[in-house]
Amino acid sequence: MTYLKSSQILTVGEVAKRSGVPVSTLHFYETKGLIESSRTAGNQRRYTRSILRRIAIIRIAQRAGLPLSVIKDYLDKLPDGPIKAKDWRELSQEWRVILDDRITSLLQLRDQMEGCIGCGCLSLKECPLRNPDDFLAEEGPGARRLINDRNEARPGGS
Amino acid sequence: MTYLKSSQILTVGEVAKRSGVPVSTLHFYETKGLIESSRTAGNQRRYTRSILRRIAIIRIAQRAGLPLSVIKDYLDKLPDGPIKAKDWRELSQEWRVILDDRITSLLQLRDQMEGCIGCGCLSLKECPLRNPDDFLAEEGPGARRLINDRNEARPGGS
DNA sequence: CTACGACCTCAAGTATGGTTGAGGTCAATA
DNA sequence: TATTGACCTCAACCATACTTGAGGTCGTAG
Repeated sequence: MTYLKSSQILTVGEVAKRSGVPVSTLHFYETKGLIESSRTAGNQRRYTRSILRRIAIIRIAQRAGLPLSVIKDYLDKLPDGPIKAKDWRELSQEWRVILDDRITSLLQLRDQMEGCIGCGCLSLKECPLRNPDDFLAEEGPGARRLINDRNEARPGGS
Repeated sequence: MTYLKSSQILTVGEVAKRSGVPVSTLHFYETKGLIESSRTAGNQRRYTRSILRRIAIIRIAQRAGLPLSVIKDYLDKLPDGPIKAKDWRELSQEWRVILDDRITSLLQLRDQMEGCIGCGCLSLKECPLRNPDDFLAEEGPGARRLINDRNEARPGGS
């Protein structure tokens, strides 16, 4: 049994150690439907090595700013079983677009702050930092914007 | 009174409209010590126009990824009263560094994903996406890393 | 076969950043 | 002066992403 366990079948503790993700988080991901496990007769979780890649991919997506709910949606579209290289390539291409958007908006913020060192952020109407999207009227009730790009593109999270 | 109110002294509703931040959020910021208000005899909040800049600066910091607690710490270091152009210049320089870090790590992630399209994220030991900082051993218990850069540098939230 | 570490579930707690609602007061206008 | 929208406080709630703890079981080494 030992040879089996150490080479192909992983306990939750082993997955935690190898992935760097705490056991509690693995439990949590399972309740959220991000990962699955088979169970022993005694109800303990058992994983194949492919779980490690899945977890790595989840963490990468989090770094890119995707909330778990969105990550789940992407993973749910994939065929069952281990994630294949091809699937990962496609995922990473889609996520790159999101990541690019995030980077772009941060670069824009940086440029605006740069420019704002001159303006001192004095001008309500002219400062691009105060009027990020140009079309946002100063009046107008519903004119709030999301800062939290977690929605669909981020999660403050990261 | 009306001329006063419309030009120099702002009610919370007016601040909300002009800043684009909901009244509930202004209350919330006040409980967190990020903004202050004077009160009328009837206990209603009144602001001077300088509150608008302060709020703008808070929102910019949030875009840059700073959690409110950190933003508060920065603002607390400033002298009382309206934020001056000079203070804002100094703040923005400090925040730019943080912003640059965030951008850098996202660019790095993007590059790694790029490279990983080739590797298919197959290699546990070689893939930089799976070993983000090079020195993280695969074993080793405490080797978890923060994904959430909200701490001190971000907050996903964002 | 017993001990002990690893595992199990489920509920509750933490932190961030707000929003919502109840119950009641203010203030400007008609 | 009466009305009515704007404001007030305080408690509770929402979502995200986990962690912690209680109470109890599994499984493997000795």
